[in-house]
Amino acid sequence: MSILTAAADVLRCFSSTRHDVTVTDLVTLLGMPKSNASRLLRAMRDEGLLETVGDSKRYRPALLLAQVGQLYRFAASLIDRADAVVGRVSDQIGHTGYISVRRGNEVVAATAHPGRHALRVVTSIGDRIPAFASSTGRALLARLSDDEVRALYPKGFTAPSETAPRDMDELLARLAETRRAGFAESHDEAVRGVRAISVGLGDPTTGDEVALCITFPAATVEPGERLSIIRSLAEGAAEIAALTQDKRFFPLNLSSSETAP
Amino acid sequence: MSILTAAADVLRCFSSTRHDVTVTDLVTLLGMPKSNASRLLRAMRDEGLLETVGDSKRYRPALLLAQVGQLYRFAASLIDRADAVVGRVSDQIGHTGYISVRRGNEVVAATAHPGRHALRVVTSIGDRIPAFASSTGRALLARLSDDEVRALYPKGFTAPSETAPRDMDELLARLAETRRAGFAESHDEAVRGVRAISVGLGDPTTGDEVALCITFPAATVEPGERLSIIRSLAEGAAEIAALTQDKRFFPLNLSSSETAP
DNA sequence: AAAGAAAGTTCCAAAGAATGGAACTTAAGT
DNA sequence: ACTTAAGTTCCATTCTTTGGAACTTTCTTT
Repeated sequence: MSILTAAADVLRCFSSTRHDVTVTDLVTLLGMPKSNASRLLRAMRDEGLLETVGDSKRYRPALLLAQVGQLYRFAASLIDRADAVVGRVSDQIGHTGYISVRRGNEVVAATAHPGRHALRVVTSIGDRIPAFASSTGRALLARLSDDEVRALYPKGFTAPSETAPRDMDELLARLAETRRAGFAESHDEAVRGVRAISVGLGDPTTGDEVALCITFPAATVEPGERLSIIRSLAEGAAEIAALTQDKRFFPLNLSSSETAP
Repeated sequence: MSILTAAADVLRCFSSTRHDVTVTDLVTLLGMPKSNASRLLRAMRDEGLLETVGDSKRYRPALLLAQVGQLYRFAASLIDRADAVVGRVSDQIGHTGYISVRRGNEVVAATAHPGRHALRVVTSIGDRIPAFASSTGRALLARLSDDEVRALYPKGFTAPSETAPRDMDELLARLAETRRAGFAESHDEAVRGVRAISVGLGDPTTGDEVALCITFPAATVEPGERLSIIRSLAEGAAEIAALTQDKRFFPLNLSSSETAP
């Protein structure tokens, strides 16, 4: 096992709730010997990957990582463009918006725009949630064929909530509906009382795929506002899809039942 | 030499003009053998530090780095980062540096780096001084619109010294000059015989705004040294501004009269 | 379509870094 | 001042890393 593995594991220890780590954190989180943890953190600091907080024994990511991370957004310019759309919509309506990407059968938030409302959904960047049980995940899975989706779940899955798909057949039916309508929706799935609207999008030249999502408390959003969210998201996504010549993009297609749910 | 060094070097290869790298890029940029470059890139991809662009041979930073980089924002406050810059400049030239924030129409020093010279300016953290009559204050006021500045002084103000602005018109003119040049300067304002150079900076995500300041005895600093102070401060501030995507940052713009005062 | 060039990958033994237990030092709490 | 927790350094063993060369793939040219 290379030291790179250990270094990457250290980076994965950081999260929205853990902005810095200590030697003992690594010992407990990664189960590595103290000696290794101590040397690894120092080595990573010496290389400019981490920096010490003040003159304490706490380590946090260094500027280099912030700079390189920033570049990711330009390198994967699809994320940057999608983020701009979500940011605009989020600003407009005041609800939280974010961009997610799929990693296997999980989705991860890449960027987030916190809403302005007192009651708003708080997303944590980097958290992995099951793809089949989220609107962002289904927006991305809908871009795959049914066979590819089945291949992602060789052993099936178990629904984490009432409103999530309970088996493969139900998932495929909801993906078909997502393709038809041009957007995915969730309700009480990951979090009770929360709705989310997502649209999937890709760039064939780079192979990148992202989901644009707006999420809001179900109780406070009128049907009309929900529709305008769907329209704004779909419209922004369609513009980018036209730009990237995304052939697997599903345009908005509101049925009469959608417009009056 | 650990493989971490090589990995960090790879990360340093990325820049605003180089969003992805190939094996040969590393060979030319870092002078490493092809074999190493090939294996290193693959190892970094396997660890989730890099990802391949589509299915090409190009590597770019991966999501993990973007996430960890985002955390840097929260982990290191704007004050931390600004303080690091001022500390560096202060160490370099030996003059006193500090960071100030604005509270209404006053500014307060948040951190200080005492100079090394026998004749040096001593700042006291926590002291409140009028914003209009200091370089730090004007660096921060310059980030506001003229109307916002007027609103801060509904009853006008009286200049505490000869060289401070005497009325609102004079203040606004000096703020305009600050915006044009990218830095604010004071001379004999709060303290006789003391000059100060300040640059304003903000983080739109958090709303924080700080001024970076270097202050020194007017008599002992040559024009060339003053210029290098200005350049160092502005350069450090610009790096942070790029990271926070501060849209109200005013970049350095030295006129011919500035370079030879 | 075939040859040539460029870019990338794999192989190998030598060289050198990483490992983890234990002893040691430093910091923190009582 | 004592006790405990946290972090660092040391060491021989083990296993990764190294870089040249041969090999394969991919792109360019005629």
